[in-house]
Amino acid sequence: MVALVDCNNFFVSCERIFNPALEGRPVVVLSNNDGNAVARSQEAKDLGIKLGQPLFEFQELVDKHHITLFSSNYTLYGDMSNRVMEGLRQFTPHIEVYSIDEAFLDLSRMPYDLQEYSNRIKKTIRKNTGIPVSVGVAPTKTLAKLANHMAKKHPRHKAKGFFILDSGNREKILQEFPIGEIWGIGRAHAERLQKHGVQTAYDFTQLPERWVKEHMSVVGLRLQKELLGQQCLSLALIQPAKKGMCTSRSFPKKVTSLGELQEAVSTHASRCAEKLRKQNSCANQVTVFINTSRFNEPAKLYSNSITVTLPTASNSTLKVVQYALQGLKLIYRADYDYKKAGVFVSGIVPAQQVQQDLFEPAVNDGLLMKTLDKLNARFGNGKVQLASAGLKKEWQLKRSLLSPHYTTCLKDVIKVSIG
DNA sequence: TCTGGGGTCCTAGGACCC
DNA sequence: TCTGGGGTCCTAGGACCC
Repeated sequence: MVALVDCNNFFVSCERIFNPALEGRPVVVLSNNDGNAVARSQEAKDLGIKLGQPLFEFQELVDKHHITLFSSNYTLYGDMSNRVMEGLRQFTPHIEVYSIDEAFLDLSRMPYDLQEYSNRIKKTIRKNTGIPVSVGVAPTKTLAKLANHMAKKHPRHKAKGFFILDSGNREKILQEFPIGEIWGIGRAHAERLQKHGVQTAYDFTQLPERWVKEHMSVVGLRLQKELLGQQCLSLALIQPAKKGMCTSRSFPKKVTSLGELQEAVSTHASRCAEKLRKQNSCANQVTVFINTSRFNEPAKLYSNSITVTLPTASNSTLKVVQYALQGLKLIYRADYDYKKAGVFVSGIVPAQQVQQDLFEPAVNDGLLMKTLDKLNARFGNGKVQLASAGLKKEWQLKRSLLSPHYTTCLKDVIKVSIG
């Protein structure tokens, strides 16, 4: 059996731990640049605020119902996530951290009563971290996702916060489960399936394999088998190395000048190089991309990217920035209002396996980069940077509603006064 | 006026190999 | 009318996830 443990309204729950007065009140966490809703408390969901909805669309509700808003505080959420995952590892080392707020646990060797075990996971995580979680247990990952959905949403089960799906109740649950809610069925497939008369997960399991293969490739076939209780997706117990890494940000205002774009690209490229060093790897390619707002009228749309291949794979900030800026010059067009810039590194190889150039001497700024990383770790991210990353950074994120870094910064630690 | 930031996998088609 | 039989690698685009 597989368990999926998923944090409830994760970002909102993180904020509430350090601000308990928000318990029972509507709370929304916004995306970067305070653009749209990325997490909502149950009370905010009940007011009709949708996931991904832009703030300007529900500002009226905010004023009327005194909804508390937060900018995203990923430093806090990342740290709280680590605490939750560490807590889960106490139950079993066989765990796949699937996203910032959920993990699959392999329970195949667990002799315990699953009801009791799920309940204990839920209670322990809540007690030790303050985060409420839901637990879904089933024979496959896809069914565990479904079981988790039941644990969170189903009127009869959500009070318990866990749900066990097995051969005894599987078919009945599939018959009541809407096709579009299945993990792996997105909007496009849901629409096509509904047109084909498929309304529930059960209907989907009854489709001929030929049809599924033709319209949904092997991905659909796997999904079908998983729903029937046959494991096709294994747990990734070891994190596979990333194939590419991206750093990108939208601008809070329109950016037109090459100078400002260069600052942003230099900043993002530096961050990519840091990420490469952190996992001890190097990249062979650097891609830089810029685009205008996708909501612009067609005449004002522009989006372009370019991939530069490095002579030798590198994780040096100097190199990654240099090639990213070279690329930027080639795709920059004046007369556009840019909304976003980003850098993507790919062709990733372990740092020990970099193929050196036969004729060029190897650049060795490893010590410099190590020093840079140490300084930034000690004095704060971005304390030491390249001049090209700019000092004013007027293009930088808007985060006017940011909560303190309660768990990762000494000056932000909560003060308690007694008496 | 205002709309996020990351990732993965699969397929088809083209270029190329012997 | 008929035009071999295998392969690999790369890319773009589409679908999905959180």
